[in-house]
Amino acid sequence: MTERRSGEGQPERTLALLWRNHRKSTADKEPTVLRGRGAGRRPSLDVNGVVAAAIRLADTQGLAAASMGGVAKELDVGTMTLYTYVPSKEELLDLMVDQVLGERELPGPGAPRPHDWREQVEIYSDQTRAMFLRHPWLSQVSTIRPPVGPSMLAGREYLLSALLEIGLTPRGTNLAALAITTYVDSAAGLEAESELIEQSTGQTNDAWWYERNDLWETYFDVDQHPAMTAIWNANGYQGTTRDAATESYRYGLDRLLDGIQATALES
Amino acid sequence: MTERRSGEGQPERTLALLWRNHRKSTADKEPTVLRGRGAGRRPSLDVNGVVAAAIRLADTQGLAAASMGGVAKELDVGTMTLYTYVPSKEELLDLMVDQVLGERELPGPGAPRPHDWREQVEIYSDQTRAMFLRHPWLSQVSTIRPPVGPSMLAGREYLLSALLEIGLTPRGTNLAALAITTYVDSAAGLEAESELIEQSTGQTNDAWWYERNDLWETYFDVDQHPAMTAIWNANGYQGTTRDAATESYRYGLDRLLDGIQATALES
DNA sequence: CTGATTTCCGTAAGGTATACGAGAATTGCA
DNA sequence: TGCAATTCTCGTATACCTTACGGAAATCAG
Repeated sequence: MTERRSGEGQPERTLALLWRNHRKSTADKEPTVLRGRGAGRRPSLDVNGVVAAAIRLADTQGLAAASMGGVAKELDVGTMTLYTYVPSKEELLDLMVDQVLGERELPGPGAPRPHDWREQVEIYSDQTRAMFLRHPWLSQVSTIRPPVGPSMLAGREYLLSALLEIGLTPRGTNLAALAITTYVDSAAGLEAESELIEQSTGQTNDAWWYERNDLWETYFDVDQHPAMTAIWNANGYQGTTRDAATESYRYGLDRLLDGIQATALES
Repeated sequence: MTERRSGEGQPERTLALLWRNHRKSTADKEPTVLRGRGAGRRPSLDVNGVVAAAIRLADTQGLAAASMGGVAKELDVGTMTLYTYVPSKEELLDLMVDQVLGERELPGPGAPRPHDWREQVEIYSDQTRAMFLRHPWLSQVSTIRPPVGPSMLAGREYLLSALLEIGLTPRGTNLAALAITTYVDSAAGLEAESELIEQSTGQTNDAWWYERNDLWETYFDVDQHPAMTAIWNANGYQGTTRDAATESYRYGLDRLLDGIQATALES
């Protein structure tokens, strides 16, 4: 299931956390409400440390291990201490996600990059896929209302900049970018989830299917499934589940890019 | 987040439940271990009733409401009574999923269907999308290790049968089907999740973005995001979030099918 | 040394799944 | 009729989760 982050209380506070208060260099009328100044007990932690600990736990022991109690224990403080640094579990998740989104090495505006737009998209795909495999718990986090942080914006900017040069309409460029992120994020997420389940259950997907051999012997009716049977008999299901996932990922992405390229050539 | 169903104990029992013991008409050596016969207290419920109640709760009050306690209360029995009918929450989820997968009206083998394979795929897409919108909690359930039930198999059979006729290799047909289900299931799931969040939070996605207006004023640096800025200035983001989702869904599916069609024409 | 300020965190409330075992209901056989 | 075998029912207990509340501890300015 996908972890839901339902209603964040104060958008301003969440934004300030995500951007670590790096406001753009305008007037700066606000006295920069940062911690540390003036009176009061010294903090023993900081936001980055809390986020890093939570990511470490999620990476090594699964997202469930990154509970408030778990993170607190990892940092050797009381559970409630975390709430000094982070308003709630939801915001902590947002911070974790934007943090790992930032691990992708995507050329910024002006930085050198391949000439071919498809190669540029491939960088996005490779980096995103690697990110998911490093942090498989990402596949369990809903991104409908994503963390509106610097790294999430940088990712969208990069993909859009790659698509701009193929000369679609502005709206078309946006649609193409949405289609690509939908496919890449979902397919990479599925791959990551697959490995995650193999590790957390200690059972490969192939072994899982083998355990259900009963299906074919006892329940599967060949007459009701001629297409599956035909493909099976023609060895269409050859190879391991894992290889199929990798191959299918590339296949789908290439076909999607083919289709986008074709609409660009028409105009 | 995505609900995880980690390790089901006995595959045989789960299969028997999913298929409601409708084994294919072979020898039938087993004395058909169905309930109801012989001595013992009469059951007050049945599996279908439990599954139906769980789906009803999830539809109306979210997946979290379909807890064991919640379903039991809905049926006016003690929580532990449910475990007579279903081995665990995991299996109940499997049963819920296969049940709603079966709501899709997909022509079976031999049944009349459109001539054009793309129209056939469109039926799959429309029916699946409608299913997700009727049961948005589906987007929270992981399908890496899906319920191996009749309705899940029927869906895969239908899609494969539609793709068979375009004359790809067996392996290519399988890859194309995987790519399509990945895209359709994910994109439809995202749409459904979007509506689910709008309903459960009582806040439209547009309102959610508006609440984060601070982003553009305080943090967003135009120089770092020239592509986004260009598309914004050219009205590339016009329309509501919801319209964009629907339009993007169609756009991505059409481009993917374009790409698949092109590889078929080559050979 | 005092008062203001900030961090730290124990406790408690209300949620989840499910192992265990006792008790109730029903049938068939002696 | 009595009784054993069988099956369903479900209260209790355990071990987690998030977080509201409020008081104690630490630190600085004056």
